[in-house]
Amino acid sequence: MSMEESAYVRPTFTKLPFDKKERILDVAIDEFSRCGYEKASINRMVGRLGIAKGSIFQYFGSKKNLYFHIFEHAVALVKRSLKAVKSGTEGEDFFIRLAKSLQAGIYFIRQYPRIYQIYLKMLFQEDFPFRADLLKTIRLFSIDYLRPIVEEGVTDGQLREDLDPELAAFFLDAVLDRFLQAYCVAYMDSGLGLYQADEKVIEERIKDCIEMVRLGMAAGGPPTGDPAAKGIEHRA
Amino acid sequence: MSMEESAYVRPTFTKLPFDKKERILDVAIDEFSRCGYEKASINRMVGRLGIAKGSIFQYFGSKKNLYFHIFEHAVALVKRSLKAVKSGTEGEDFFIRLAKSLQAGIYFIRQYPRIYQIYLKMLFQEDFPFRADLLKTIRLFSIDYLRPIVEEGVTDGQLREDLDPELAAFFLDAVLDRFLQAYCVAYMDSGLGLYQADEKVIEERIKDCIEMVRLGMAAGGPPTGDPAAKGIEHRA
DNA sequence: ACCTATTATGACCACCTGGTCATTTTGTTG
DNA sequence: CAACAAAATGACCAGGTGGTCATAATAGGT
Repeated sequence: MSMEESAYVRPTFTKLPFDKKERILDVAIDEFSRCGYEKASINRMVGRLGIAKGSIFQYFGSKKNLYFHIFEHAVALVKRSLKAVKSGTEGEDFFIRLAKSLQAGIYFIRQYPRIYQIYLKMLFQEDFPFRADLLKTIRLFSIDYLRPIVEEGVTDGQLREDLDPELAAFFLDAVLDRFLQAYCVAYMDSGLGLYQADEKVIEERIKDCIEMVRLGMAAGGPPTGDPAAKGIEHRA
Repeated sequence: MSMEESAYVRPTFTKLPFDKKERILDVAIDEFSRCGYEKASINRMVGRLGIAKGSIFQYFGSKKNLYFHIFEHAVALVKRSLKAVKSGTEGEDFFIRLAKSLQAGIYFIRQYPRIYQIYLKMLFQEDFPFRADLLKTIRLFSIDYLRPIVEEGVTDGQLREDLDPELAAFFLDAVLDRFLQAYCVAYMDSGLGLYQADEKVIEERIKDCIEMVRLGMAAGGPPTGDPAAKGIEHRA
């Protein structure tokens, strides 16, 4: 998982001792995750690092390149995580796959909180010109990941066969995304207690949420599942 | 709907001719909606307005006050819109209310696109210190609006009675919010064609989305609704 | 016409930004 | 140690920011 061959780093950086590289990237990621692209300050970075400003430009050439390099790194991490979940749940029930995907999202954020922050910052800061390309990259993940799973679910008969995969993927993306946001943005937690909640709470809420996706909100006995011995009079 | 008695404007501004006030607020809203708070430039505003920079500070005292004033204005608009929809759909079926609420959101964005942009910008720019308060204000709308509607839906028997109102409100907020974002952020449109779609498409998609909320995704005949003469074998 | 109170002005301030580059320091050979 | 190459440095640059304030223009009253 080396980042050496990136197009955005100069050889000078590559040849640096591992610890120093780690430290520099760590500080840079921290800065970008706190401030987004535009407000991130190279001066602040070198201040914290205790190195000269010129060095950063020797390593990366520009602020943009530094950002791109980190983005590249983040993309690799996300890709790996998604691939693991997808192959790790192959053949399982659709809704279980869904729950595990969401859980994997939580794990990822716990492991790389600042990477996720960078993503959030980028979402709605339409300042910098190359934002469009980066977001397109990210959004493809969601589609490429969810749609095939939905289609398998339809094929295997777990989902209603008249389901529009596009719509379903959009719908799921909305719910999952918001769940993750609620977990770490605080203002998105509409009183549900998801914000930085511990394992147990998250697990419970994931179950509830998926159940709502499964059965919907309408009254009337669920078509399948728990023993529900009431309210069958809706079909004469 | 006058904004005169705001705590963030100085009398000098209040006494200005109406047209000039309008123009100033218009340019300021435009700037904030494009750039967010931090990157918005007073210099650029006065440049476009053709007035001296000092005037802005004479009118509002500071950039923060100008922003607050506009925020206050936006809040009033949203409040009015929500109140109208809520009272205008009183007593109607839950899912129809939901559809109309979403439609109202689309209308609002069409009417005040820049106000919505300001909201989006604020969501994930945790730069400025007073952001927390503003977001709390906004998020209360969603809860205060959706939860009572859900509770009425349960009371009236349109929603399953074991529904957790908190969770349901969260769930709905997620879907509705994302729908609106997809309508005007482009990257949020996961291939659904919602981005800046016209009346017809939006209407259709709203219907589809609400239907998914209503019945869920699981296979098995819908508990109520269309004549579905197949797949009843799930209950022995 | 004159005085006064209000409003408009833009040069100016301190501070910050990403980026440059001549110079110095360090590392590596012979 | 000398000689050369590679890397680190930080003063410096042009351009931007929010904010200030002495001064100029204007309006209203008598």
